[in-house]
Amino acid sequence: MAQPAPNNSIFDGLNESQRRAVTSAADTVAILAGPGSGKTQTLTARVVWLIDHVGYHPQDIVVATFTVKAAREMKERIGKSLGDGRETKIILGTFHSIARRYLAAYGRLIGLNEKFGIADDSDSRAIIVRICKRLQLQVDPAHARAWISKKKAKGTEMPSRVVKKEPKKTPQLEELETCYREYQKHLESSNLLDYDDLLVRCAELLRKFPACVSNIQAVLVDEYQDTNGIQYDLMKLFAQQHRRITIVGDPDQSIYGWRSAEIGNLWKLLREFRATEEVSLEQNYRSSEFILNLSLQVIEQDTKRYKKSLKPVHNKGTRPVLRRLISPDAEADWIISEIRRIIMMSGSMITHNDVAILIRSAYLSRHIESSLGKAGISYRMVGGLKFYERAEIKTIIDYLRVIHQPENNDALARILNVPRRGVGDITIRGLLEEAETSGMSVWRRISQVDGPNDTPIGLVQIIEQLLSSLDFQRHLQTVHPEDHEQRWANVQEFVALAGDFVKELELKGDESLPEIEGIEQAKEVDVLPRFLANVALATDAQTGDDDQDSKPRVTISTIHAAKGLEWPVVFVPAVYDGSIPHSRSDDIDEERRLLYVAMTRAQSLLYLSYPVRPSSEANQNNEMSPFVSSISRSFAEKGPCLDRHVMKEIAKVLGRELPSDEKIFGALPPGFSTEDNLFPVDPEHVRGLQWDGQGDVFNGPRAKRPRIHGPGMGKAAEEERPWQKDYLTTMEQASKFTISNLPGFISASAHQAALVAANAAAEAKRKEERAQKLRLPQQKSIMAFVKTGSEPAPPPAALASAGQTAPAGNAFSKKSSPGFQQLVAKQPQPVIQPDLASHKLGPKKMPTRPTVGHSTNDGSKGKAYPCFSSSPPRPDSEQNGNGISEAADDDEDDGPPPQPTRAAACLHATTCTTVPKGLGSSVFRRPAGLGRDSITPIEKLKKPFKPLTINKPGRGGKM
DNA sequence: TGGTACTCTGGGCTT
DNA sequence: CAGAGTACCA
Repeated sequence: MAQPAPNNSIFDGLNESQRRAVTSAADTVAILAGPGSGKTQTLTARVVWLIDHVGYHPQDIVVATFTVKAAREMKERIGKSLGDGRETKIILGTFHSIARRYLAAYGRLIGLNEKFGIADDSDSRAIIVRICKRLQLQVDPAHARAWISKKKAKGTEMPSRVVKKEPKKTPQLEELETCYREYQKHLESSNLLDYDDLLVRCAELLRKFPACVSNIQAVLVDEYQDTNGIQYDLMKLFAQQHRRITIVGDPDQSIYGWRSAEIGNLWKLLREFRATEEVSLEQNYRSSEFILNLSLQVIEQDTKRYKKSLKPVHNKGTRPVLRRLISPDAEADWIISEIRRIIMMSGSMITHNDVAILIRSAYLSRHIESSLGKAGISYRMVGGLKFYERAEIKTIIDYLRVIHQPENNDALARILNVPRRGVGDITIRGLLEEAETSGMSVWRRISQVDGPNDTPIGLVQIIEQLLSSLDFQRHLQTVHPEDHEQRWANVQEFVALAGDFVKELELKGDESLPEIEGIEQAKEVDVLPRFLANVALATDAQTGDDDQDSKPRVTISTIHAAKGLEWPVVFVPAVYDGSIPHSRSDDIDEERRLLYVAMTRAQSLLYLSYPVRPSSEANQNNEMSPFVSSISRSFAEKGPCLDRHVMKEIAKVLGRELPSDEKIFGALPPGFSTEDNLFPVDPEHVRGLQWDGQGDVFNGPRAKRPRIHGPGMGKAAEEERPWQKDYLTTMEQASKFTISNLPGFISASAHQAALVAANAAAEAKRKEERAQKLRLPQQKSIMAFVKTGSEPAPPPAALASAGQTAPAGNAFSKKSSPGFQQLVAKQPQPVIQPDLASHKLGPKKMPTRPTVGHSTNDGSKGKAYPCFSSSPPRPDSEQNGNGISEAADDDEDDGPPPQPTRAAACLHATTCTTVPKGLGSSVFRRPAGLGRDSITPIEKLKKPFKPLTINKPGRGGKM
């Protein structure tokens, strides 16, 4: 990483072993790359070499990475080297996203419904919890989930182990298997694949239909030590035509064993591919010698480890620190004081951007965040709560998922009562149970709504329509009175994100798989499913790259999310037994590697620390992590002296210029402590002193700690100022999407679904209102409604045709969910079971309020329940001479379409080359601070998102 | 009494 | 932020 990037020649700046790895003519190449050895650069160069020198077509190369971030970075780098945009043809992404692409294109070959959705973690968990409850299984759902995932991740090509283990059938095992079966059944009926399924099914596909990958010349895998069994299978399957594989990895950095990563995959590869050329990259370009040596001392405690060394190219540097503090709060305060000292003593050669605080568990950030906040230091949080996991965003996503897949009971269940509709958990659970036992989707039970006609619509419009029909802003205001502005801003950011996604889709075009003769590909036309897939697969770990124009920020990150990154200054707090190694960990070696990874992120200054007590008033003690206790004497017990000599060495490692002494010392405020002496080195000895958990004990009770203002932070950044949000979380960092393709509109059917869903929501709301106002006895709950179907004053017309197949010509007959499902599936399925058809759910009384989404259209002809039908899938072209249908036909160039509708013709790729009207700035309400005009969408995505200012009127938008 | 809404607490890393 | 437990409503 520290090496200069090659511009002209890919060989520039490569050392000998790197060059050997890049240009190896062996079919299989295993590159063992220690931390900071330039592995990404090497892999990138090899890809370029394969294309430019060997002559493979970009579209015949698969590059699989482990994280979205790595994929993005790799693509960028390859793009820079190739310089002509060919990198977009490379099949490059995470294993999961590549698998998804293949399944979307060829899934039907193995009987997969192409409209499959992706079950994320919470989905899986919820499903399994319900199964366990329903079947009264004794197993712990979390355990069951892990067990199932492991089973899937194992892969199929391990006959030796698999065969051996089976025979023992404990009752517990049986329960697990039952759970597994039920779980798969549920996923299938919801047309969902979980993360593991993506890999498993893709492997199945490639095994049965090798032709899909017959074009593949070479397969390259990054972070190979993190691959699990199924990914190993997948790698081989991708390469089955020519068996050319390049892997890069470092067994010492394998930290995903809990996710079934198998270090053994390396030996497996070497065994299976005898002619593999092995190349070790041992030169470390990142860290000072001291840091490397101590890191090695940690990792070498693992006796089973494959021995390899790290050769420093940099100077010795300063001794890493192992600091003991009295409490977590003191630890946080000490970190801050040390950050200040470093910045001041470097004359701002080092800024906040150069500092990372790497934590074992996300919740450890609490103390640190609040201390940073109090000190007025801005920071970004990586790997914490993700954007898509925020409640308000999740809700919208769940709505979108229901729109895409009405049969997704889980998503539906989560939104049924959000915004509040007076439907409680019990009811929802009841519905789910019923659905599960009867195998029928909840949607069918509760939905029969008036949907307007088939009006195509863009992704953004769908979301906006949802927002307005749900009155989402008000919902936020009532449910989260304190921070609804922030949440609403998040929602708007989400809208902007969706818009950017659509735009990028148009701009970048094609990430589709290369055509292969003889096999037909399903083209992904709809935006919505891909948007959702992106959301599900995006982890959005944010890199430490400094955003130029925003102010310098300290990075707080989990160690896992920090892999592959580096910082001049690294703090690793909470290095105590129970945190590292984590108390719940079952693999102590992996915990050690985790610490090793954390330590090797540091270039110049490395600080470990731990609080000797879990909190200020606790009386039990934390024990120092066993990983460092035996070598604790190799650490310094407090921060190094940062004199000119030391700083110069640091400057050399970082390749920076150190300001003059005059400058540095001139900027020091009076009373500034140039040493790390504000906190006692042995905190337990001052226990008798009055310790308030905050201040400085070392210089006597209540001694005033000299406060320093960070340079460049203006003058008095005093600690008394009201705390205000001055940090970024990963999520706020707009995600960068990996997959893009094709036209900017979702299909008519999806749109249809949108409206239906929105209407369902509105309907449910009305129900609630009615329930509250009328308090009809039968309607205590939605349950009564659903179960009995009794409803006040059902319009006869509605009842009459409910569940009946309407004549095709009557597009405006009523819709019931079976018909709706057919529409969504776009293929005739015999979904209407006779008993269901006769099962009449009471239509709702139509309120006076206009139907969602068709205020501008009169197609409903004033009928209260205009579109209640179970008509078969409608052909793409409308058949009835209704005004709206015309619009749906071919008027792409017409004047502004009636908002918010959009012509169905937009489905055609050719019509989507222009930015759709309606996606213009008027639609985007970007939160303040997010760059607007001058930046390209992609760049924009990289900009941190700044929250709205508090005073901004919360109701700027629509209601 | 059945059902919904509210308060509290406790956390493992992530595709 | 979810799950459990409690308070409040018909």
